[in-house]
Amino acid sequence: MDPVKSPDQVTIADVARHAGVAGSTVSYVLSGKRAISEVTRNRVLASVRALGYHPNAGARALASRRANVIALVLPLRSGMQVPVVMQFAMAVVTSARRFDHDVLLVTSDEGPAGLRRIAASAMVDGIVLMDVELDDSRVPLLRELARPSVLIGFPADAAGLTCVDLDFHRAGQVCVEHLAELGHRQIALLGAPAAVYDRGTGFAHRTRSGFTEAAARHGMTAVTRPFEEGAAAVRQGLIELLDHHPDLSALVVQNEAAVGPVLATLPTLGRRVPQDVSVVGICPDRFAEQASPMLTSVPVPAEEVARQAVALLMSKLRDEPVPAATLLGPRLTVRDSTAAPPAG
Amino acid sequence: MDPVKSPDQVTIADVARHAGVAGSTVSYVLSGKRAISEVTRNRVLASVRALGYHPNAGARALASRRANVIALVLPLRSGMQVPVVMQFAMAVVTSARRFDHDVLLVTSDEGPAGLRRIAASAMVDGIVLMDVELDDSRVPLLRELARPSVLIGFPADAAGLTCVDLDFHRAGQVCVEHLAELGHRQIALLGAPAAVYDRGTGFAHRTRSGFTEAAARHGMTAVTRPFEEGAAAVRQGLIELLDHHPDLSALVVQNEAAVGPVLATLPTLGRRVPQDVSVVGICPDRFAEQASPMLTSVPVPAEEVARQAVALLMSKLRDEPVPAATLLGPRLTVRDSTAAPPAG
DNA sequence: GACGTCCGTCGAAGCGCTTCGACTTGTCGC
DNA sequence: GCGACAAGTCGAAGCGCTTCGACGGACGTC
Repeated sequence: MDPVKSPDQVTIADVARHAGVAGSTVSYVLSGKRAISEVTRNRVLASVRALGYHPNAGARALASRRANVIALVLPLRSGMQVPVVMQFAMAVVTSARRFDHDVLLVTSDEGPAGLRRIAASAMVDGIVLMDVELDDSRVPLLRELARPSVLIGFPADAAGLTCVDLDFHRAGQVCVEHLAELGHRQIALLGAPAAVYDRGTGFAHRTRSGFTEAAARHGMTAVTRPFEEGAAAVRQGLIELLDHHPDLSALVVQNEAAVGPVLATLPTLGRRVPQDVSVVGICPDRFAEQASPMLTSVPVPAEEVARQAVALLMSKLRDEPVPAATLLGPRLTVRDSTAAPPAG
Repeated sequence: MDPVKSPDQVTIADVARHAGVAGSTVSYVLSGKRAISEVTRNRVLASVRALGYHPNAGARALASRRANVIALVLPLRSGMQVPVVMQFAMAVVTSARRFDHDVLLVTSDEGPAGLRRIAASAMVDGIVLMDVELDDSRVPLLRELARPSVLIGFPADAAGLTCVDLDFHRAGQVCVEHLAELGHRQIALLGAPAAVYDRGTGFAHRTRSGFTEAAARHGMTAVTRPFEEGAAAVRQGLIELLDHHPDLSALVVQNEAAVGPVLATLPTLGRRVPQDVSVVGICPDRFAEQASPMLTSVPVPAEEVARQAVALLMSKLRDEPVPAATLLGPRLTVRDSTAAPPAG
């Protein structure tokens, strides 16, 4: 047991000396890029442990031209969807670690310049972009960036990009189909806040189109409207909606923040759930399970999406071909908030 | 306009050549660590822009022994508090960028080994640790790590550490004082889920102690109990609580997820807010404003806490002395959910 | 007018790692 | 028993940057 050379950091040279081999040999043991004899490998690994060696990330990045870091770009405007975004972020980190990568958290508030900086400085090998809008200013940049990237969500023009997302169009359909089977004929979609549609956020538009199309196919009467967040706004919206469409027997809610208020308000308007009106949510399972009654829902499988995104990015980093679009099939979980429409 | 040398990356040598100076001069222009004449500086900066130069992060880190990156360590168990955690994270990123630092997102699921790896590999210069528990296994590690760190939250033994947080003890007091002024005598604290107390999470315990102490000081009758999340659980909890303590005229709710259900449930139990019972929330302003009625609340100033944490860390990186504890004063915003108790 | 003093700039030496020949053995085929 | 070849290891050359000491010239001083 020598006293450690530098108090600051154990280098590969220290390990080499301790194990009685060349520095390059240590490197090859650690990377596995050349054959090393069993005995040497073990000796080296023992020294690594004995000295508590961790390769210097900067030096490694410089020499190998790989930082082993990916960027996760989040929207700064964190308005809605916060828990889902969080779930994504955590899952991206966990997935990346499985591939021995770390995650640099980047917000969009620096704008394209921020992305450019991160990419050009070789801080990261690849980029995962969240909360993509239909017409996203960061997207053209991505194409010219010369670093592989994966988008969570679909922009209007996805040519040349790799995108992953829940199939929201299908999700809209699935909700309608479930209600159709139960016998509902008059349904409504309570969507995201108007601002989200205006912003051209893909999932909101795609859910609506799936919803509308499936309703038409089943000969149902369907209305859709944006819904603001907040208990008071939800109550007001519901009153107006039921006033204009008193025969509605089912609602699809795509707005996490509105789920609770909707369920709380309906009974006060004389509509029991599910006897008088059925409710389907497009929201995380946690919300659905905590609601009362427990909500029939289509969750956004954040973890699965994140895992896929990271896996795709890793493939691209290895120059393997990947599919341009990955759409995850929605699963609808039936709980206590949906039933057949009232007899009348 | 030369054609760019390497398609891959513009180096400092390219800039130097383009500007007709030495590489070191470019470096000094960019870092400002030595005097450079106005004319040279401008020529260099022009070349930097013309070539679109961005320093290679790895090389810079290697040579300067500063990565210009800080680690943000989040709990993996993201159970409650998700929006607040998210707010913290975003604010940490934004604040760090002001100091020209980036943020590496780390989860606790690798355990101490993960922290050790990050620190030893010199990937980050410092660490911000969130969601600290009273007896946190990562804390002892932090002391031996030789990288500066700042905690958001307080462990039981904070010796030798730098901690920032809302003064939850005071927050509990402030809520009580507001209710005392209105004339309430019988109050209750609806706390975090039992698991959070069991885990020894500091803010929950400290709020409770502040609440209890202030109530005693004002001669009020005070009960406290953990509250689970979920609409049904809240309803059940409220029913039991009001059953045992029918004279309660005010509630303090420290559980974001319970705020909505509490407000929705009380009227169904024949208690109007605020005429029959007042409610104070300890929750983000967004929740309070979206509630109906709008909630008198003490927000957790996530952005301010994050900003402080980053600023403290930057001071430590510059070897400046910093206070061991930074407690932010709570502000109570009066809205529509509190009033004098009913006359009877 | 000779001498210290700055100011502004340069060249070179690393930072700790990966990677590319090249070299030394041992092994096999015939 | 000799060439061919593979397996295992080493040394050295960078990767792109920062930083230190040195150096030339402009300036002020006595």
